[in-house]
Amino acid sequence: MVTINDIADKAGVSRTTVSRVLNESGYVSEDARKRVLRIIEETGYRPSEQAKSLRLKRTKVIGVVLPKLFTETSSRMANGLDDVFQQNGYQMLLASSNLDHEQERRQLQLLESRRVDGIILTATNRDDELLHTLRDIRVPVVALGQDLPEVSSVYFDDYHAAVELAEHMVQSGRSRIGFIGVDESDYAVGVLRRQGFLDTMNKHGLEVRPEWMQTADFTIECGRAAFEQMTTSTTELPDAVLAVTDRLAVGAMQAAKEKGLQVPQDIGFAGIGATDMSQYVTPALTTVDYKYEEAGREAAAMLLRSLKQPNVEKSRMGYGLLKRDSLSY
Amino acid sequence: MVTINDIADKAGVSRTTVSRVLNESGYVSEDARKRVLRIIEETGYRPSEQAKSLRLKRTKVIGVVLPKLFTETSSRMANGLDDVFQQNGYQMLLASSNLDHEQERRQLQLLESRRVDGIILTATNRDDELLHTLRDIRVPVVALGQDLPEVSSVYFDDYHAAVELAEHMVQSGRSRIGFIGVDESDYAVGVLRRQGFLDTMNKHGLEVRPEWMQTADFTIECGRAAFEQMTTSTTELPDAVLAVTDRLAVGAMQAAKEKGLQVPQDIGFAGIGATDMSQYVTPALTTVDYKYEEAGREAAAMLLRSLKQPNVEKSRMGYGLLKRDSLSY
DNA sequence: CCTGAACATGTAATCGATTCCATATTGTGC
DNA sequence: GCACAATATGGAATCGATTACATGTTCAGG
Repeated sequence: MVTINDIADKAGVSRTTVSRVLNESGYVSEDARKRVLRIIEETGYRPSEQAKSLRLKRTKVIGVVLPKLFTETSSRMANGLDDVFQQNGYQMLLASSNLDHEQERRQLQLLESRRVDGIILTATNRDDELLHTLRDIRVPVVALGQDLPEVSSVYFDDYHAAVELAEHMVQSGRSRIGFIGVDESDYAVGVLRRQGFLDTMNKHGLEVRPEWMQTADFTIECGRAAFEQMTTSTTELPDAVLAVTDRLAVGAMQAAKEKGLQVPQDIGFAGIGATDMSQYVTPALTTVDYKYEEAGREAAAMLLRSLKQPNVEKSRMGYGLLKRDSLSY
Repeated sequence: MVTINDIADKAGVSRTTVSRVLNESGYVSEDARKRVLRIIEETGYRPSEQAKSLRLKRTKVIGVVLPKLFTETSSRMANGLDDVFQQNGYQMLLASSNLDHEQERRQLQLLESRRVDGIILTATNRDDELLHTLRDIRVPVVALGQDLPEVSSVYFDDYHAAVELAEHMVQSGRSRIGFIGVDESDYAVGVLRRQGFLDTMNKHGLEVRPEWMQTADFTIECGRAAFEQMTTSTTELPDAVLAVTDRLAVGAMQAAKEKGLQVPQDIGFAGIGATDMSQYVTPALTTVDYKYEEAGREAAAMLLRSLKQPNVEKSRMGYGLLKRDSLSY
């Protein structure tokens, strides 16, 4: 690989001069500049960001921790991140935690040892261990999708989104509402959304049968399975199901249709996330639009700010309820 | 940030000894090792991969160029890549070209200056300029999704996939078949798939009306628009549409349904890619399963091989036809 | 008691850039 | 013709690691 020294030798100058040409700093004679540029062109020399980073103590790289590399949710947030980072000359180094808490921490440490300038953390939990690791890390971090204490965070209004969605279901005349949630180690999705749902049911004095409360993973298949569970043991079927993600809702709805149920007449469905798919299943899925790209952009901007000036910011993103045919008719 | 020198000082040894402890190489007394480890623990010291890379001339980072950061296709391939890279201690540095050919080349050069150990290129074109840039780059490259001359490539059998799909449509009794393709600068998707379609139509002596050949971008919305185009100017409607991606097919099918057409009775649809969505639209979309994750894993493995031993390999992935309700009944 | 192997540790060069400082040359004003 | 500023260039330290080589100590065997 060609180095600055090779260029210096071939151009008959010192590497100091080559550096000056590269950075357009200090005095360089027109003659020397021309020679240097010509050699650079000829050799296809590219300065090592490696070496530069070591010297300048900044890498222009941002570490991005994602739970399961690419779900549609992660992807959309990543797109938002990239918009802003690219514009500011930063590149993204990926680290996927594969939903493993232990690995999540190891990935953070790995990013630290790579001396990334900052980290975007799409956390799936808020264990003490994670928070502890975060405190030890001497790199600015912005959490995305979860509100982590004492860490800059861009997050969603999960509680109120669930409330509003449940409220809408009740207003549409549903009363026997089932729920498909996820494990509560994921605070945003597992706890807050469930709480919003339960509080709303409570408020309206609606019964929530234990067999109507299901817990699943994030896959479509699990949504289907959860619905089966919900409907085997009992004679009375729910007349609506709120799932905490669109994928779960789609799986459940599919299962219902295969059972011969009419959607939305016999049973209604709603999800959260406004995935692409939600719009094109039949009937179109009622859901909550979370503006993931925007959240990504906001998180990126927030991180860039805290690179200049360390601080802790919080930003809660808005959302929009998308009323579609899976619920009302 | 704590450095190896700080550790050496505090432990009362030279940095050579610290390095020996870290890498478990050479002789270190039990006493010294204990002291060093204790200090490392206390300070939370993390060796700089930065500095290590400079010295060892390897970064353990792979550059990944994606067209539009995250479409489902890219995501699935990226997941496959990550599987293998993570297992081998490599991290992925992202670069998105935003479908801009000029930027695609700049991103490659940027990755080179970061001294990534290798590059996975998800190209969208095979311009001479791109090939030329590729030749100049002194980093092993594996192309993913396109077969680039003189470059190791993992690609799909786009031509035969299109042929088999078109063949299946004809066998299902369709004869007035429309086509929604993309720009031909994308050789795999734009040229090969179209060619497969046209050759098959030709073989069966079926007419292909100009207004039934549409070109679109990669969005669902464009699929819808293309279908509108296809059906406005003419009195006779096609009885089936082959779209080069599932998203285009979904958009077109949606437009047809809104027009009051019965799918698949009045008109059939087929796409390519086996996206999640294809299975859950109604009727389920006939498509070709491209095994993107596997392609990603294969590309990653291929790159790792060529890191050890420079070479040019080619690997064409298989595919599977998924016959679903959008076409036959 | 001497010798050589095994053990223990440190010095200094190196990777590829930037940058402070010193030095040399040229030009300008008086 | 001289002083001083502006211009041009290079030497060497630095960033944080690894590693070849040198040096010193300990211990066993003859």
